[in-house]
This record gives sequence, structure tokens and C-alpha cells, in this order.
Amino acid sequence: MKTLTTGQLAKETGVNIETIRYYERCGLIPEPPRKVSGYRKFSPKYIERIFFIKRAQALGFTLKEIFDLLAVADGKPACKNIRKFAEDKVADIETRMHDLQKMKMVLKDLIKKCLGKRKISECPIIESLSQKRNRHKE
Amino acid sequence: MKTLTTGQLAKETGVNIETIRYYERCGLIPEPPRKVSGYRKFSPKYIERIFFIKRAQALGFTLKEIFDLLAVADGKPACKNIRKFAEDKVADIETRMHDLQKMKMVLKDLIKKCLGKRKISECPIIESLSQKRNRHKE
DNA sequence: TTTGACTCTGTACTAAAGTACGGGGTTATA
DNA sequence: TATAACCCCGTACTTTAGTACAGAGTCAAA
Repeated sequence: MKTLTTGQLAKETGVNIETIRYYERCGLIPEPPRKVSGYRKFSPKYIERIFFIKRAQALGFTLKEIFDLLAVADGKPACKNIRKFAEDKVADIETRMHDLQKMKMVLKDLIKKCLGKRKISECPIIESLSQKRNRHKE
Repeated sequence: MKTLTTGQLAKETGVNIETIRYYERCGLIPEPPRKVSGYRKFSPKYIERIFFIKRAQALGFTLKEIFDLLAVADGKPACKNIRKFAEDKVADIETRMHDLQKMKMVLKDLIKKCLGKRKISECPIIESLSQKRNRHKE
């Protein structure tokens, strides 16, 4: 099967070559097999894995969280833990979506006002997102 | 009107006192008036502003982006810029929500499978989020 | 077969977002 | 009026997520 060098994987995924090695060090991607020379041989699956990491990051997950997510994807921990983890993540996602929805509405409102050339006096951005809430730490 | 010291504001918002000073240095909160002694006097509005920063951060915005968001809230830049900025942010938010929705569905699916005690063989987490897409850099 | 492009490792550096600390002044309360 | 608890400033340290670099080996195409 066709394999990629580190540089090719980097180019393919648009990340820095050093980042690939960094992810390997962090355990975000498994250690790939090597040629006798020591060169890494990445299967095409690695491309998807890198994309996954990048998109999850764009969603605001830390590398640690992505590590856990990938452990789930890899079927690593016991089923019970997976379930708990997945449920927590779903709750977390719902909170995020809710907050994003709010911010979106406010911004759309702002655009409308802007269109109407009306002056923005008391902008509602802060009010919309600044209520106290039970902190969702993990 | 009642004002807060730095420590009180920190306690009220649940952030470290040093963080307050840090945010002031970064321009995320305006410089408050001082007592003759040099002690800061924060109006209660600062509480909301800190909460806003924290929640926006939880949504994955960087302090730089939050700075821009707050500039809009403060009515700083010209209306045209606000509009463009707000529209970009809305698009960004829509992408995030879309991706979060996907990840949520996958996790829920995972939970269902877990419930049924079935073994997770080929986890769909990666597949669901690893398609290439036109990168949305700013 | 040589030469330019690539890869290896290990170490060091960077930027962002805080946190901690030391030495000093201030405030509230016993 | 002391004294603990608080605040000031400046500087330095920490963590996360990479990046850069040096010195050495490898590969491929002319």
C-alpha cells in the first residue's frame, strides 16, 4: 500500500512538518512504521487523523481533549468510561452551541442595525453573553 | 455608586486577580479610575465584561478576537468595519455550529452503541470530522 | 556518482494566556 | 495604633501548541 513520508503528510494536510512529529511525541498519532533508514512511513489514514485533529481544534478542543476523543475513536478505554466521556462531551457541545447561537443572534442584529445606518448606542453584545452561569469545568 | 477593588472583582468573577490586571494591560477592559492611593475602582459593569470575556473564550475565541468583539460592543470602529466584522464572525459561528452538530451526532451514536453493549469496531468519530474542507482562516 | 532536496534526532526558541513573586504602600479592625 | 489583609508595580516563571535550527544521514535524478 502507498505510504507517505513526513514531508508528504505535512504537505497533504497543510500543517508544518514539525507539527507532525510533535503530534507523534504527544501520542496524538501512533508511531508509524519506519524504513530501514529510519524514515517514517505513514499510511493514508494519517491524513484523516490530522484533519480530525485540526477540525477538532478549530472547535475549541485542546490537544488533551482531542487525545481523549481519539482514544475513544481508537476504542481504547472501557465502555463505561467511553459512555461517560461521550455524554460529558455532548453536554459540553450543547452548551457551546447554545452560546454560539446567542452570539450569532446578537451579531445579526448588529448587522441589521448597521444596514439601517442607525447609530449603535448601547450594544447588546456583552449583555447577551455575560450572565453568570454554573461554570462547566471538567 | 458602589465600586469594587481588584480583589473583589476577581472574587466576583472567579478569575485570578492577576488576570484582571493582565486584561487591563491587554486593553480588554478599560483602565478604571483610581483612588488617591492608586487602588483601582471598578464599576459593576466590569463584572459583566469579565464574564463576557470568559464565555467568549469558552466558545473558542482568542483574546485578540474578543478584543475586536468588545471594540464592536464599545462602538469603536466605523460602521462599515463593524458590519464586515460581524458578518465574518457570523459565518465563522455557523461553521463551528455545523461541526459541533456533527461531532455531537457521532458521540450520541457512540453512546447508543455503548448502551447496547456492542463492541465499537470501526469508530466513526474520525470519519465524521476529517473531510478536507476549504480552510477558514481569517 | 554527485548534488540538491529531503529526513532524522535532540535541543532551543516563540507566542498566547495567564500565574507567581518580591518589595513596598494602604486599609480596616481589634 | 498596630497588625493582618489587601493592593500597587515590575519582573519572571509556566503551560500549551507549536517552530526553528544544527549537524548528520538518505534518496533520487541528472
